[in-house]
Amino acid sequence: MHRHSGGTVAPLANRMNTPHDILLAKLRRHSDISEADAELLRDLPFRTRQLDDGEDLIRQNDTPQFSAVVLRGIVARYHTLPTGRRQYLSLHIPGDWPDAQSLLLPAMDHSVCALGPSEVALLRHDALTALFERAPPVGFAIWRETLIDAAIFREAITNNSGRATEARMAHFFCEIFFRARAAGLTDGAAFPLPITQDQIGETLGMALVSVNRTIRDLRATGIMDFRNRVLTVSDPSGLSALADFDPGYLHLDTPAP
Amino acid sequence: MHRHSGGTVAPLANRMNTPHDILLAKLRRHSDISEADAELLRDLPFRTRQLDDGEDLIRQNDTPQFSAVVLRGIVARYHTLPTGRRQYLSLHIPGDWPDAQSLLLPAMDHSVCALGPSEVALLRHDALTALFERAPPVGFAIWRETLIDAAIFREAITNNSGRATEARMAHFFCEIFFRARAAGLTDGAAFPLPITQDQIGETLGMALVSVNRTIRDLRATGIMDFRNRVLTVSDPSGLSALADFDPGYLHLDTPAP
DNA sequence: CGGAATGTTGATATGCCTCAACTAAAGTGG
DNA sequence: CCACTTTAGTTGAGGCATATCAACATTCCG
Repeated sequence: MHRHSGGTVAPLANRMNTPHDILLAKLRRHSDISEADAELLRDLPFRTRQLDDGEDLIRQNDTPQFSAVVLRGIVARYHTLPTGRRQYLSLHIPGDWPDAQSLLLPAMDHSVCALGPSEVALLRHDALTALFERAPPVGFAIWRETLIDAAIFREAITNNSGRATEARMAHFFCEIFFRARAAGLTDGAAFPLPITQDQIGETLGMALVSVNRTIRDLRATGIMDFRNRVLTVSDPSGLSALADFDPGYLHLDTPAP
Repeated sequence: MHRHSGGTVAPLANRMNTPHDILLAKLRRHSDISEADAELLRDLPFRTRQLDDGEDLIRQNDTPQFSAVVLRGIVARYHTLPTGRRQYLSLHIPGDWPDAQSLLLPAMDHSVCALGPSEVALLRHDALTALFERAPPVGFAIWRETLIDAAIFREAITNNSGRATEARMAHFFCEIFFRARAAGLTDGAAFPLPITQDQIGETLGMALVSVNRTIRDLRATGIMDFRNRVLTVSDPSGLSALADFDPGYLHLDTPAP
């Protein structure tokens, strides 16, 4: 990922691959974490877990003792409806905490699964709670992270309830593209997104056939494409306009208290 | 509200009308707050604000220095779409914090308005931040409050995207009724809910005419009624069944760490 | 008491879902 | 490695739920 060749940079680059530093980089995009607090965070013990495509990380009603940070791939939160149909609630990319809430809410009200092969780091709740006592700014930063999550949920309500199908799908792709780009995960206009059309339907409240036709329509605009599990946004501002997308709710530019 | 006649209880009953104690009662439904921390919370300075029906408390892009606790009436969060149509995101009853998030996210990504005449208490952010440092459990309790908010948003995604109109509306009424009942705000089967059918449509992503017909259908079941701004749920379990409502996401029974 | 806001019902239009058939790609076993 | 199966994607046809349009009733409020 990095093209540094200087020897002195290598240790830092290695560091960037640890769960702590993936997490820290994310938190520091919106919060001011001192180097002293960062060191405390780096002391957190963790273990990693590999997930196969579709594998559940946590299920509704579980009472986990740890929270996960995404390291690789994508995980999704979802509800299960009585018919067996799923409602996907959110997608999470490396650096995200798909279940930070389980720190304070014992029982899961939804499930979390992998989209494509993924990897997460698991952090014990008791270790996190202890960290918050020693380094309150880290606690506030993670609180802030959960609040941004909530803003994304609010936008999903509006998206699925208030926008016509084309704008709705454009908004979905727009959001994940902007988030991925801000996290440095895009390769130019492309972002690997291992989700099926059926799952997009279960995210946006659309039937599979409508998903297929709406993708076809979006493709025809030349603004974006989604095929072979790769999202390509060749005209981000055009897509934003089509989607009525305003990135404010992502709070990417939140100053740091 | 209380039927106590004993003289010694009177001071406590009076206390229950202060913003602090409305808030404290809410937090203590899910979090363990020591009496010492409660006293610190009671020292928070505040001012109250009366809101007319429909009046905005905060608007999108504002950067408030206060957070509000609802004391009386109902306030709603909403997005404004380019067409001018609103998307209501959540309703908040006395004890709720409709904008706790503004503590950590400077810019509002949505607006908050009153449904019917309402009253809120405004708490300065700097005073709250100082309180969290002196009484971390209060901070965690309010964090937990924002996480329950997020769970309610998730359920709204599922409700508006995955349920047919009758179940969707039943779920909406069911949730607000259970929340109001848990807060001791219902009068038997009745709960005053000053929302118009048009606004219900802007909450559930339905057209006004469909709202009207769906209410008519629900009324015909004998399970519930909504008229003259009063919600009546004569058969809560019947309504839950119709709505596919599982109160778990409200985390009303969350134990206290 | 009059005007505006809200609620109610019927008729019509349409966007999306369902059903169905087929293609393409990916994964599996002989 | 190819035959086979499974999964995912694509397109057409038709029906239905819900949006839209229109008219009127009722309630609220100054």
